[in-house]
Amino acid sequence: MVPYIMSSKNLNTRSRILEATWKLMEDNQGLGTRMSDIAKAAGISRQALYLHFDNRTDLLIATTRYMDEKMGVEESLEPTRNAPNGLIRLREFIAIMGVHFPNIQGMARALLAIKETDAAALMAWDERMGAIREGCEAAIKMLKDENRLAEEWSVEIATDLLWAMLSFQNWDQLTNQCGWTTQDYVTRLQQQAEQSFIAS
Amino acid sequence: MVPYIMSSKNLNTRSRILEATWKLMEDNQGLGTRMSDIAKAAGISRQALYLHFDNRTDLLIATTRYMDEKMGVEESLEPTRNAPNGLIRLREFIAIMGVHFPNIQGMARALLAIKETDAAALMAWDERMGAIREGCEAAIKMLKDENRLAEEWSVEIATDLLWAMLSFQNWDQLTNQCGWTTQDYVTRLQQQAEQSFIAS
DNA sequence: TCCTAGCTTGACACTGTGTAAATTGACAAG
DNA sequence: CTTGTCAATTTACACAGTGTCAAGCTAGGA
Repeated sequence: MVPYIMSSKNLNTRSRILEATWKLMEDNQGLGTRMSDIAKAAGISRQALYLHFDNRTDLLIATTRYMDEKMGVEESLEPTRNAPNGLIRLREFIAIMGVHFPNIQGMARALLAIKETDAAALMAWDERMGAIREGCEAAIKMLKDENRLAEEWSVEIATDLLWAMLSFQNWDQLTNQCGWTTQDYVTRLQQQAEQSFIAS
Repeated sequence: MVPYIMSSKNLNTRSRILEATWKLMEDNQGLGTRMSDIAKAAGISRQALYLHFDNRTDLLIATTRYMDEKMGVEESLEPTRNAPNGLIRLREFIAIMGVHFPNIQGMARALLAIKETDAAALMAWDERMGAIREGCEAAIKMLKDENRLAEEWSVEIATDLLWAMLSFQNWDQLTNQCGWTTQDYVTRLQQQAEQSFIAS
C-alpha cells in the first residue's frame, strides 16, 4: 500500500486523515463515505483510523473543528462585530452566511444525516447552529438598542425567525433546489430580513 | 405468537403493517425503528413484511401514502382553493401547514433521515415538498393576478422563498427547538409573509 | 379431501462498524 | 549494538440490521 498520498506528504497522519475526510465529504456531498474510503484516501489501513479517532462520529466532529480552524470562521465574522449600526450588521451577517454555507455543505449534510441517530453529532451540529443564532441575536439586539426593531417583534422571537431563515437547510433549498445564486440568496434574504424586522 | 394486535383485529395484514409503521414512526420520532419492531407491532414475523413490501423504503413510502389518504390531506386544502383573494389564500395555506406538520413529524423525520441515502425515499420526499410548493405558488400567483404582489418579487422567486419559509425543517426548528406554539408559528409566519410579499 | 394463500421458522449472505492480538519497521537512548 | 517504544500493519472476529431462501404449518374454499 502506498504510505501517503502525494498532495499531503508532509502532513502527519492525523492531519492526512482530517484532510481526506474533509475532501471526501465535500466530494460526495457528505454521504455514503465509509471509514474504509477515508482510510484509503489517507493512505492508511481502516483499522489505523481507530488509533486516531474513537469512532466515526468522533472523526467527523474532529473534522468540523479542523475545518473551522483552517477556514478561519472566527476571523470571517470580524466585519459584523465592527458594524456601525444594526442594519449594516444584519446585512453583513447574511452576506457572510452566503459565502460560508457553500464551503461547508458536504460536511453539514453528513452531520445532518447522522445527528438523528448520534448524540455526539447532534451536539456538534447544535453547537454550530448555536453560533449562528448568536450572530442573529447580536444583530437583532443592536437594532433593538437603536430603536429600529419593528415593534411587533421581541428580540427573542425575531432572533428565532431570523435564525430559521438563515438555517443551512434553507440555504440548501434555495440554492441547490431552487437554483438561486449566492448573490440571489444574499440580496433576497437581506431584503426580506429588512422588510420584516426594521421599523419603517 | 399472537396472530394480531387487539386494537386492529379487523384490519387485513397489509393495513396492520401500515398502521403499526405509522404509530412507531410517530412514537419514536421516526428514528431507530427496525423492521423487526414493525413486524412485532403488526403481530407478524419480520420475514412476512417482505411478502407485502419489497424493502424498508418501499414500506415507508407506502406508509406516507396511507397517511395522506387517512388524514384527508387533499380535502384539508379545500379552504385555500375557495379563498376569495390572494391574501386570504396565503393566510389559509400557512394555517393549514401549521396543523399539518405536527401530524406528520415522525414520518417526516424518518424520510428526511433516509432520503440522503435512498433514491426512492428522496422521490417520496420531493413529491410531498413539491405539493407544498404548488400551494405556495397558487397563493403567490393569485396575489400577482390581483396586482398585490410587491413589485420586487417575481412569482417564481417569491414562491421559492415562501416555500423555504414553509419547509418542514423550518417548522421543526421554530416549534421544537425555539418552543413556538402552533399559534405562534401560524401568526408570525403569516405576518412575515404579508410584510414580504404584499404590496403596501 | 386436496389445494392454495398467507403466514411461520430457521438458516444464511452481505455490509459496515468497531475490537483484539500478534507482527513489522523505524528511530532513539542506553 | 541492543533494547524499547511507537505507529502502523495484517488477520480475525463480533455484532447489528437488511434482505433472501427453503421448507413447513394452517385455515378456508372447491
